[in-house]
Amino acid sequence: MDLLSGLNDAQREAVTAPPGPVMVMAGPGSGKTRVLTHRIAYMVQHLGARPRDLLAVTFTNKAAREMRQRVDSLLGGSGARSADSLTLGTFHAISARILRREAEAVGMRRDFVIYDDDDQMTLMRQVVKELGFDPKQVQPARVLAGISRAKGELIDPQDYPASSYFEEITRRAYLRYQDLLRVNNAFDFDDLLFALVRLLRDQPEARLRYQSRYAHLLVDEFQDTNTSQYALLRLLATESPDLFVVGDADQSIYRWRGADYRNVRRFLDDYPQARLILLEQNYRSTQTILDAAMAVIDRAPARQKKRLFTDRGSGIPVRVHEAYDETDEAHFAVETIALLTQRGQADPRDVAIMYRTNAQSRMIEEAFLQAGLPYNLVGAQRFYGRREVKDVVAYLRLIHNPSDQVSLLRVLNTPPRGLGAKAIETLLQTAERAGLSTAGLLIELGRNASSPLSEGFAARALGALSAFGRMLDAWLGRAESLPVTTLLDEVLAHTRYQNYLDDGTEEGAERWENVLELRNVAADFDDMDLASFLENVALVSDQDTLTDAQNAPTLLTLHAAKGLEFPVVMILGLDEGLLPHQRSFDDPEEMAEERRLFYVGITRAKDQLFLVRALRRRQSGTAMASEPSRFLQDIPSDLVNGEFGFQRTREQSSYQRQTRWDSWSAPPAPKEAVFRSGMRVRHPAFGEGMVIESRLEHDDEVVTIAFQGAGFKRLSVSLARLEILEDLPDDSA
DNA sequence: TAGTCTGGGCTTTTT
DNA sequence: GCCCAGACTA
Repeated sequence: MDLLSGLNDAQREAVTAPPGPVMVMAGPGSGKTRVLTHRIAYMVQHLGARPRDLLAVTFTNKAAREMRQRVDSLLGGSGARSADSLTLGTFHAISARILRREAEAVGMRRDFVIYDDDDQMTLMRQVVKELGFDPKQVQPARVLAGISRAKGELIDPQDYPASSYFEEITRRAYLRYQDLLRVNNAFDFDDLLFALVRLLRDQPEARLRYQSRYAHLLVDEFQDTNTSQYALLRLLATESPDLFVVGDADQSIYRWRGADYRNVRRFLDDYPQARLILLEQNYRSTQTILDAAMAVIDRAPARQKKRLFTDRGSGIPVRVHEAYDETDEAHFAVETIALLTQRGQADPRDVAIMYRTNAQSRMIEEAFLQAGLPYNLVGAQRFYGRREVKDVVAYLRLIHNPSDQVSLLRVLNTPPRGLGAKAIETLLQTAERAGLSTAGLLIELGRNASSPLSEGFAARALGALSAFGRMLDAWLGRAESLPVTTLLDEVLAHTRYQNYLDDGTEEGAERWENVLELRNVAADFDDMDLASFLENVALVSDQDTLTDAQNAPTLLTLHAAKGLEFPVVMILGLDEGLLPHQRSFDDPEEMAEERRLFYVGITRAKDQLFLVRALRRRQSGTAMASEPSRFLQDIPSDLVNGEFGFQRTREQSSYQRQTRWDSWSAPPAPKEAVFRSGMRVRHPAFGEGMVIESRLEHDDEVVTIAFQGAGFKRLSVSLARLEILEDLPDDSA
């Protein structure tokens, strides 16, 4: 039974528990993923379950991928025994897949699209205006927040409680918004769950079908489920369910998204016979780090005390540092990492820098750029939120689902085709009067520009519209038969999209790079269909973008850090107002969540933990003195080694210097010059140039270069990333 | 109609 | 300090 060897008693108990409701309460680093994967393998190998009978839910797509790989290697099987047939994914991804099959049953077409925040905003802005409100008075984001909360609680628009004026507006907006989603054949994130709950709740036949389809249910990060997700589980579970959930109430950090750690309590009430298993031994962190973590979390009100222990030894103290301001803070982080690396105490990729808000990453990125050092940034928004990426995706979504008016309006005049507000308004009105969809009307105009429907359009607009219609018509005819990349290439070619982006600036070139990157992603879907590609694009999360492609530190928010571990963790911004965040000050529940967030951050660290704050911090432009985070006081001083409480001035601060390192370990001093006059070289910023002179100075080689665009520069070879383009033969002089 | 300007708003975390 | 939307101008 080598599947069970290497597991401790509690882990083994969880893995081998007889089918039935089981709740595993797993502290950080206690081998929770290990338990889940082994549980799956155990069921297949020893309890006669087929992988296809299992439904396993994870919190991110990345976690799902990793889990599938690990199960795969545990099973080592093929065919019916392989992990391929396992249903494994996030609640949203699994729901989307099922809804694709059941689209008709929930009143949608199977080519539906999934709207992200941006799309939702576009639609809601339209709704607010339609209802006669000023988007400045009635903020679409606030209305959407209310609707999202309602959907998470499974409240229909008709039942939306309207006890205030704003709620009454929200109720009306909710009704109209749902109509529009339906017309556009689109789901938003919350709808994916709600629609499936409705299906299973209202259609007993479907419920029975899926209950028997998925005989065994497993859920990771259970503490972060919300009402609709829990309802989904209850609906999928039979009278005597095999329901295995793993979670840690102390790591519940998504309350704001409707997650309710009280689902843990609810589970135990709903399944009083449930077996409860505690995993307390930690295999990740030193005892010092665990003690600091427990000191922080023990102050949380109303919580079940847990003990965390390790046999890893106490390790080195937590280091606390107080910087002058946020720039200083960022430089401290970068230089500390460079020093650790040079001393051989850590590899750059071993280090994570964590922070409360995404806005903080900017400073840190700049510090890295100034030092000439690479970093990995976790954040899907960075890529999928980009305008050019969204444009291209919108074209594909429109082709997939011509009813999708949000996408249609996005691309109709992108690149500019001379279509303004007037033409678009006429288009929408004509379509409505003729009882056609907007896309339908465009295609009609494309086929027959002198159609009776063309009256009312300015001649120039009509030309542009019918050209667009023909283009769309052609794509629609071929979409199904083409691989995604081919279709994408056609879209780019027909719209002359590169031409549009390429304005000669560096930014334009970068935007085009992003489009090509999207094409790379699409290439992975060439043997699948457009729907799979679009679904994947819609459901990626920040954490899914984490790559360790380059050997560099990782920058990420504390939320994105959940489920990860790093040998060295630096948490920045430990100031009142940031962590805990200002918005949590007047709500004890939210304050408790900030505390748990800090706890999650601390417990990511295996060996070394740095806690950093700044004396002054800029908030919306103006610098203000800031107070140390209240959480810092909770950490016993005997665990800490640091320089706290110094009142430092900018001059005294040692991390203002803007050293360029350029590589993580300092290169050995050069003994002889590498560059010779006459050599052609390229510099990342200055472009191409020719070496005029080179000589050795202070353990470094200093070259003078005449750049074609930037003139003469004196550069230090160890700092400037110079690339030799052309060496001269020896006899050329 | 398209590009530029300006004023106002805002800043938590994300499937 | 930054970004966006709407206003304004070419």
